[in-house]
Amino acid sequence: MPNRKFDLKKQPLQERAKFTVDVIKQAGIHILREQGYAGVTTNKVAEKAGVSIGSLYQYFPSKEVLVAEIKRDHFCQLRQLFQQAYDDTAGQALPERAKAFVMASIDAHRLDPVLHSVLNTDLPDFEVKEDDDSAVSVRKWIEKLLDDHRHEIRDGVSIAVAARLSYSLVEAILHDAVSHAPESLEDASFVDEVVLMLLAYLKPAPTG
Amino acid sequence: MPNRKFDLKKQPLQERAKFTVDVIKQAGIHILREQGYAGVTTNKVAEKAGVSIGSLYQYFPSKEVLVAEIKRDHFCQLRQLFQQAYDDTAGQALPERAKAFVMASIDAHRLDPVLHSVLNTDLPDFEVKEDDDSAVSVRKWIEKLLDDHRHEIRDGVSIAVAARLSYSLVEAILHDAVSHAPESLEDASFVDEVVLMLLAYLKPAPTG
Amino acid sequence: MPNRKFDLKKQPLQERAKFTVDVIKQAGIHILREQGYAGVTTNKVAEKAGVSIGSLYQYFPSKEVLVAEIKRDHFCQLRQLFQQAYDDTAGQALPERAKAFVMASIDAHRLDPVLHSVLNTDLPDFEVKEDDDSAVSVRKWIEKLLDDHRHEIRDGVSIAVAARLSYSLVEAILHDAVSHAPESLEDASFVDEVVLMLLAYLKPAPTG
Amino acid sequence: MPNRKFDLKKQPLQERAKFTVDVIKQAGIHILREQGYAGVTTNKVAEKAGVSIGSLYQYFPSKEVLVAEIKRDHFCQLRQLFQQAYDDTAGQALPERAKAFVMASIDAHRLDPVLHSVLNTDLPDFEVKEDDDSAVSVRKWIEKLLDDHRHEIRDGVSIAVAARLSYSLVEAILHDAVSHAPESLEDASFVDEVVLMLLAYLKPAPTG
DNA sequence: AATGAATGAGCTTTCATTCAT
DNA sequence: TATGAATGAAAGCTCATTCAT
Repeated sequence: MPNRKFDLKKQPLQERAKFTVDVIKQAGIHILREQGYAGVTTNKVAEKAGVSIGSLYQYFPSKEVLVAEIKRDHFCQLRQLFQQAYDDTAGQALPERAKAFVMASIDAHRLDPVLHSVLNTDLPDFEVKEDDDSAVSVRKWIEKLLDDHRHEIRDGVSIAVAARLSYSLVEAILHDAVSHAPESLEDASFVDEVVLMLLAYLKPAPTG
Repeated sequence: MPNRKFDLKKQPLQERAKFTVDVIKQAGIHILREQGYAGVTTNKVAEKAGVSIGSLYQYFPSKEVLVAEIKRDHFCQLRQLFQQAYDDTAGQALPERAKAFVMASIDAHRLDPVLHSVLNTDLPDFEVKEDDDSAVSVRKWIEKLLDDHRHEIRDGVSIAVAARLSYSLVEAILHDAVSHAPESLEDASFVDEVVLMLLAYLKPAPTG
Repeated sequence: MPNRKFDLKKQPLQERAKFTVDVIKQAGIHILREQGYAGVTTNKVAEKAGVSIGSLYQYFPSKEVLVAEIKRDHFCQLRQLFQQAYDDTAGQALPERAKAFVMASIDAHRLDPVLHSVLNTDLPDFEVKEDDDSAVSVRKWIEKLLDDHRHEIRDGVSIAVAARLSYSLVEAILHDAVSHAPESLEDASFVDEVVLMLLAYLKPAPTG
Repeated sequence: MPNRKFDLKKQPLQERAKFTVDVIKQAGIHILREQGYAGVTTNKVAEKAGVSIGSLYQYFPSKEVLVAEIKRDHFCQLRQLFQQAYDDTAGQALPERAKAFVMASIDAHRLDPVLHSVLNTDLPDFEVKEDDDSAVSVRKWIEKLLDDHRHEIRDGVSIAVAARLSYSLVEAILHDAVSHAPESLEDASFVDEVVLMLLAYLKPAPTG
């Protein structure tokens, strides 16, 4: 992947090296969760990981790359959830598929809510490289789904915009829910409500 | 409460001091806009403002307070917009009032879109003090409006929650629009679409 | 007094000015007591005194001079106590006079124990100008007294050395007492014990 | 207690690190001697030591800890002198043992007189942590000795108090001697005089 | 005389990064 | 390869002092 902005310094070909890379990422995740991005220092990460600072720099050429890798991994998991939701509901109607997506979003937030929120709100902008932003690939699946149902969506809005807005919408609601009423994520009626809202946006009926 | 941790160190008494405070805030805003919160350093702000670092600390006991003051000022302007929207539409129907609010939000984003987004997404949490968080007073006016129309809103959701979500929702959409399609803010149909969405949330009609 | 290292910038001839000088000194003393020498800053002193920082510098050309003035005043009071003890016991025997001096020392410590200890132990050396060191004039009176009784003191020790050692001795004991058993200052038998000790030094009897 | 506030940040593992720690302490001692505690700044110490400021903070988490370490080292040497004096005179009479202690004190002052006096008089109180204050362990040996001879000491004074006062006494005298007549430390009769004084305190004979 | 706004050298401390071993 | 000692730019902040008003 030559067009990635930051490459890993060295592909960990050996078992030992792969393990080290993993241990370092786990330590980074731990500190991100506990202390946010501002709390991450390479020295702390190396210590927590039980490796020398030199080793960390063997595999991650900078702090930014380390965090970017962690973010990429996380969004890769998210993408899989959405991909799964897409595949699992192939052929079904829009409401069912929308529900599957909302539930995938909720699962995503359950994976590691604190990390998710740190990665989404606590990272300086320069952390996000356009083609690195895995949110993109998450949205790809939403676009695919909306495109499958493009005739059920109201006119005058592009699929790309609708996908982006749908994602923002659900993220905003879930972010809010996680912060202020985390138990609602487990509440079945909450899911239905969000789905309703999403559908209302995608194909609003007259409100009168 | 003159000893609040997040108060100014010293009230500017003379004209010259008021000017200095202002110049410092403007410099802070400038750097926030250009380089985000992480880019703000007291030395850079002082230099940009053309005052000594000592003068900065004469009025702002810490970097955090400076940013908090800037945030307070900004949200104070927002609150006025929302208050105006509330007052101007007193007695009208929910759709009209919702539209007034959405337009107020858009105006808010036009005030200083980049600053707005930095203040909303780039600030560490500790920046937000409970009674200092001016987003609260913005929400107060949304709550007031929703409360006026509480019978037109679907059951099972508290006014407070609905207000928070409405705000998050509109913010998320506008944030997205500002980043990816800033011209849409000027598009009349965009406003209508957002209003539709908001109403769909507040009182969804059967989508069947 | 042209040979004083630091002169007051200006003799306070007017009533108002004298009052200001006093208020500043009192504020300085207060802060010395509460926060030690390290806690003294000219700005804090001026604020505590209720005068502007500019006024402080009108009367005290530097922080060092301010503290030196406070120290001089304090040791001036001490000197008066010792002078009084000398005068009051003129013509009496050594033990009585020694007791008078020890009691004067105790009174000195009672004047302002904390300030005394701060002035004696917490001040950087450069604070002490040879001819400014009012401890000198305190010792002068001890020397005078010992000289009156030079025949009752053992041979082989100069009056100057004996005076200095006597003072160090009593100071060391009292300093220790103030820190670790302040109530002993009020105990009559404590006084007698210190006197005993002092006499034992000045004219030791065979201990066999 | 590996997490004590006043511990070193990191134990030096390699030879090079041990050397660095030492060089830093030596530089700190040098500056303490020349400019007193107020003259100590971490930058000056690092520069004098010829290491980077970062290296200093690698081993000493704060300026305070650095000075505390220097003090600990110094008093450790003192303790050894007193311990030696105690052991060397086991079984002898009080006057001999007292003399041994006074001579140990004199040796202590000869080790590094200026540093000794700076560490004893120029340090802010917060520098002294209860169990860190090595003066305590010096006093322990005096207490041990006095306890061996408790029947030869006058009644009505606890061993602990007597030990503290004896130490203060000898310190005060020597401090004075060092400042005003350093050659007296080499004078045999001076030693005898101090011993006499100490014994006079511990068991005063009637002066009548 | 008095005020207080302004100054800036200098302090303590952090942390991403390098490099000799 | 792995280690960890060393680096030093740069950050936040203090405070004695000056000077325009």
